[in-house]
Amino acid sequence: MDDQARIMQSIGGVSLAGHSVQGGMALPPPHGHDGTDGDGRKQDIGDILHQIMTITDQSLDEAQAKKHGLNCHRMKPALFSVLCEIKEKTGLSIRGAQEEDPPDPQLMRLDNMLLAEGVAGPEKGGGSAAAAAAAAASGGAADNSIEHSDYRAKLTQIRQIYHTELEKYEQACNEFTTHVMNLLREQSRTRPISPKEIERMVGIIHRKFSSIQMQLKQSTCEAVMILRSRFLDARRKRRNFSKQATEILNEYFYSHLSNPYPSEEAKEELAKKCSITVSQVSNWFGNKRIRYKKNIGKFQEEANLYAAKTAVNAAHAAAAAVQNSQANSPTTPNSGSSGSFNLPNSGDMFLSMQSLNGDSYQGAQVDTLRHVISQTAGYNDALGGNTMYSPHGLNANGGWQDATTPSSVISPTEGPGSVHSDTSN
DNA sequence: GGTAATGATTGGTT
DNA sequence: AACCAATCATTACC
Repeated sequence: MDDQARIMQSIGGVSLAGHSVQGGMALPPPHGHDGTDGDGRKQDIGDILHQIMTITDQSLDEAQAKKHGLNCHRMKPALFSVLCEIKEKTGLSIRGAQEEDPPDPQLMRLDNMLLAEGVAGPEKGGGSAAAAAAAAASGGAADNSIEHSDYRAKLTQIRQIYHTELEKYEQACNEFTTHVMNLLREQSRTRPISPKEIERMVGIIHRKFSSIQMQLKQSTCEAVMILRSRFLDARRKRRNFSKQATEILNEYFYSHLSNPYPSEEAKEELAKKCSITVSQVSNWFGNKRIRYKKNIGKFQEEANLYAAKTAVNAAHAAAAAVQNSQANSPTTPNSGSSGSFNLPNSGDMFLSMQSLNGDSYQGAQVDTLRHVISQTAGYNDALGGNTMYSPHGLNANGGWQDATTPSSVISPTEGPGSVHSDTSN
């Protein structure tokens, strides 16, 4: 308001609103007139300004016609320079206010999230990567493929809506920008508008549109979050592992009872065999260890079952090995087997098992064979919730010790190293 | 419907 | 990071 008042003042008391022309004239005479024709010039300026000020009230056609007239008016260059001067004075206050604002952190966050979720960014890579990560986290390869594809479909839907809307906004923004730029360029003929100012205007328009875009991004993020939380909730719905998978895991567990901690490689192997994830294998072993330790009696039957199972497998493998070795080197049937659990002679095997500690045997069959040994000894007490029973591999603190004791059922009265009479079997 | 079994999660420890 | 222990939440079975 004050600026406007000053402008009025500086153009020499020409009242634009009231159309009256009073007082002195500040404009330099464009054509070297000496001032005798002052009233006429005043009239001219007043007329021009009036036309400019009322141009917005006119129809487009009318304005267009008048625009041309104004452009050709003899007083135009003078008025233009005055406007430049005024602008120079008032422009200072604008310059300070307009700064290059830093990227909005919230917008950056939204952008990053959309990128990470695969909504923004490249079509295939982002989307499937996020979906795959979610699937990996959910832990199902085949089991939740339905949920997985459902998730992906919904994500694609969100993605499509997002891109369509974004495109619309961008198009509208570009159209509007072009329109404003043309308008300003056109106006720059009658009033001083620098390219920088046009740029600034474009910036303002873009900021306005980007704030609209931010709303779109925000609601898209919300949609993705809702979808994701639903998907994760679905993930929590556990499904029991297949019987086959449980068997594989149990076989490993009971055949490594003295140290049931599969290495990373072993976990991966098991995960592959069972069609589950490595973390599921870890979970399973964590649960199994704790539950086994808590109630060994309850698991004894299962332990014996798997021990026998694995032992049978081991025996078959051993028999096959014997046959093989005999066929290959009939003169040295026991060559190279000494000290290994994979002895061809069962009697030797049992004797060796009893005399050596578990760490000497790295094979999967060790604990299993020990089970068989104890089983054949006819020890059945463990099934009756034997609290005196000290589990093999478990130390006094409840942790698994380093396989220094046999992992099968041992009579409380017998030491770990004691030789059962079952070796006859 | 009640309960045991079981996979997943969480908080703490090493 | 791996593990333990407690717990939650769901599934399977009676």
